[in-house]
Amino acid sequence: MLDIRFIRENPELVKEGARKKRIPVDIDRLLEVDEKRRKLLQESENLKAEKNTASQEIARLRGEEKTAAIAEMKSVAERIKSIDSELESILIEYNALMLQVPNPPDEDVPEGEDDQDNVELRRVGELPKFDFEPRDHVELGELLDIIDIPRGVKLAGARSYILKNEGVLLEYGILMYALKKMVELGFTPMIVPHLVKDIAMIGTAYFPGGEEQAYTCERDNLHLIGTAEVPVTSYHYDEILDEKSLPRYYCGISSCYRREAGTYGKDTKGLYRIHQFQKVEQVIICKADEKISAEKHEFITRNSENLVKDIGVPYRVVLVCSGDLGQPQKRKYDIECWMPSRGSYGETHSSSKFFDFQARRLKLRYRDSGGNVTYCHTLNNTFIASPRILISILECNQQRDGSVVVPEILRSYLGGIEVIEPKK
RNA sequence: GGAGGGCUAGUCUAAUUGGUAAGGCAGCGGACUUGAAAUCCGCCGCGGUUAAACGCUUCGGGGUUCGAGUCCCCGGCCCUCCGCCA
Repeated sequence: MLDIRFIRENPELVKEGARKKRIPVDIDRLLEVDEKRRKLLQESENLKAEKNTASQEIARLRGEEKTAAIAEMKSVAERIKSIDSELESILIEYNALMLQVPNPPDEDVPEGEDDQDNVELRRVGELPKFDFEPRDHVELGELLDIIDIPRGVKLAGARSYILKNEGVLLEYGILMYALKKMVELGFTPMIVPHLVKDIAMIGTAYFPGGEEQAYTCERDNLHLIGTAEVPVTSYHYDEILDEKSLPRYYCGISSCYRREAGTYGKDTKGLYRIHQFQKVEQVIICKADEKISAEKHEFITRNSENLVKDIGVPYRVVLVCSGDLGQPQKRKYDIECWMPSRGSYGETHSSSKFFDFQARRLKLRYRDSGGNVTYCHTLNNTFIASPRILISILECNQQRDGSVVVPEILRSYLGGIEVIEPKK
């Protein structure tokens, strides 16, 4: 959410940002509604002021004077009621519009339609060369008996899978290694609720708009998280932090659940696009300082790059173009790891900078040394997401016989083995 | 699921049986001091304003009333006990 004052003072800039992001929103209507809102609010508050002083007075009055004053206040109370109900309906529209207004992207974000227009910033690592016909991760998974997709589908439908044997150890190994690194980097690890209330979904800007992508438990009015970003960023919902305690480095580990509605026929093979996966997510809450935000954005991006380097798969970093940005982000980098079966880099990480966009929705503030209350800035980035990263690991490290060399850093989690061998 | 108790600002704790949230502690700023402690003064829920004014705030939402922390209804959460349970 943006500051309404900012929108009022920079309507063209806000409209331009929405245009760049290809997000339709009626700013003129919003300004109109805002004006009505302020007018009604003022009327209402004036009458309430009148009511409050009169009420004090009434307590002191006696007899006829009292009766008269009460009668007069009765009509004031009715006017307040009618103005407030008008205000209420205006607020419904106002709030709905406010939640739609996108965060204008950074100046230097390239303009574009979709991920085709993302700009590559750097490539790291050498692509593997095979002197045999490489297998994809689905084949490898079967051969090694570490991935069972048919039975996952049998139990839970399309986009479901089962990890087995070294597949499980590999996934937990990566997650554990990632957690260990997070702690070393000063992040506070957190295990968070997977089911959250509306406020967390709205606060992190997944709602409104993303309802189709989330699993919802209607009976309990709770939603399964698509990422630990949601509960971790919402951790300090409606709190005022001490400036001295910033920045806060948090990392959440959780399963992630996504309906993947509207993606039928896309990435149907294998573990690339699935309903449930696990992730370690970095979240930073910092002061409202654009420079600090930018630094932290580079920081969390670099952290993930270093982890990918440790794992040893080639990757590239792209600057996401305006049309591929979501509503809340100022700027986003995707890290994409090499996936031989796709013949391309596939997105494994998403590093986002929001400024105070989420913080406003979450009422996440801090008090500075002068006593001023200000909305924080938030950022987040995937640290590692599995099993998607397994696609790269398995496919890049495969050998002629279908065996897969385990990245060195993960071997201790697999009982020290160096190679996962075909089972039969 | 059943029974009972509770929820007031960071925290603790009050509020004429309906009259518009009083205080203590912690914290922040200042004075005094060589420094600190003690003491004294100010600030110390949110919004709003250049600053005021003013509005809002007693778990949330309704209602009664000129006026609700207080009375009524619906819901939430916490604690204790019982039952069930990994």
